[in-house]
Amino acid sequence: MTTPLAEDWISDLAADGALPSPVSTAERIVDILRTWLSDGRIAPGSRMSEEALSRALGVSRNTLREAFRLLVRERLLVHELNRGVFVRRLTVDDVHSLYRLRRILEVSALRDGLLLPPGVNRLRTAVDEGQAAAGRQDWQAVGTANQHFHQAVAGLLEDPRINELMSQLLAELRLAFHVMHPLEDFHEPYLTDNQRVCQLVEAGDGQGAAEVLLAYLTRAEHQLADAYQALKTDPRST
Amino acid sequence: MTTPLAEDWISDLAADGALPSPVSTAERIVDILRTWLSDGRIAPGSRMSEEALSRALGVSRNTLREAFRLLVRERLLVHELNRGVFVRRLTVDDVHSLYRLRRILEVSALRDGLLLPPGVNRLRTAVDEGQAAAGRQDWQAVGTANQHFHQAVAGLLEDPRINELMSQLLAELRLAFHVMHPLEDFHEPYLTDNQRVCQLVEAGDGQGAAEVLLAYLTRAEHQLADAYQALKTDPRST
DNA sequence: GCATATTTGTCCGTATGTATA
DNA sequence: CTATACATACGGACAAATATG
Repeated sequence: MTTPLAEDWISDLAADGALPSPVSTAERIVDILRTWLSDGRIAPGSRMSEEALSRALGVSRNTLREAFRLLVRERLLVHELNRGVFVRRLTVDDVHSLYRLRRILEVSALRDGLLLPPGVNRLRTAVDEGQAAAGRQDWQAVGTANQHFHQAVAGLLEDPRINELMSQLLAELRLAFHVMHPLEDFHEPYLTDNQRVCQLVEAGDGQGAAEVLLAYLTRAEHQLADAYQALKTDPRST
Repeated sequence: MTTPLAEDWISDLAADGALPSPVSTAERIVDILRTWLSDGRIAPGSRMSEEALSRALGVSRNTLREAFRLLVRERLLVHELNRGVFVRRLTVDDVHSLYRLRRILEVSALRDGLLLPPGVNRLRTAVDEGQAAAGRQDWQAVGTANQHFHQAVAGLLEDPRINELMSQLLAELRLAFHVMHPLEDFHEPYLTDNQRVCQLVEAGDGQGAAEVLLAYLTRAEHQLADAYQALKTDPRST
């Protein structure tokens, strides 16, 4: 508080919604790596070399290893003793498991969550975001909006723990999506389902919305699992 | 496969259910610390001094820090930048959040899980374990059996991810239970509820079991949250 | 199957910054 | 305000395991 301008950048940061909250180097590395994984910039199965990455990121091996441990518990990386860490490679069973948990969480949210302004607005925003992206034929953005939609569904429970669980779950699923980016229009058919679910929620019909979503998720699960299964019998899968 | 006895110790280990799988030092430290926390040997809010613990455990500070990172993501420890790591102290909101997730998972398991031999047997075993412990007036063991019961309920979904989520959730809840060990007979009234749920499951009535369990969990949530709240207004809570 | 190079696992020492008595 | 204790982060070392030719 020595400079008179201190207040200014404090409020600037506060306006961003994020408090100053300096973070550890390991946490910063986690953010970077999580983004890379989220964007599909590192393929599942890739080796995360300590030497190469620590040099590329400009941190010590020790610090990088701490970041690895955090991401291992987030299930984005796997650790093989004396072999190092690798980008997690989802099995078909993993895909089914992730969808099972999604169904449980999202259906519960629609049945038991508060179908009122704070949460319902987030739903509507995500639906509009998806339709706008579809209008621009931006399928990448359609996919992102779709994730926002499902995050918003879980968000109806207004529970930070469940929000985090949901976003972790979606991050894991992205490990499967990127493997199959040949089908970029994968999310497109779900736009109308999202719209329908949102309308039912706005009408206060959580039970009806839950039924639509349940059928929707089951369909998506099989579509993804089948395509994913097909990749495994594909010569390219090392 | 050089020795003719190879098959023997492979099957011996397989009989144990655990493959050889040597683990890293950090993972071993995690196991130790998790046990200590599970047993309530370190009170929530305690400082986990790097210097003291690394010396006590006979590992380097680097290795200990890796173990800390793993436990932070398991939500058993919290990391405060430049202040170190501390045993997580649950808030009353945390307790509500944990019970909300329990209700979602356990109720879903009873409604959608397979009410058949592999899973149902685990349920019955846990119920019997609890009643035997109550017969010996061993309330500690009653509590343990109760956790096994709920783990078995979630286990009806036969999903490893959900099993892990459930056991992590119960580990977190223990952080609250130990704070209130004045009420050692806390779990006792639930023995009959567990029995009732188990009977309904054995009769194939998942819906009925879910309803009993829902009421049960809601009651337990309020009882724990109230007692926990009371502790915060207590002078002892630092 | 073997010898070699590479990489991980783990430890130590230390300089710097931050919090607190 | 100072002093002390502690966490942060780095770099180097070496054994052990693994990958490579």
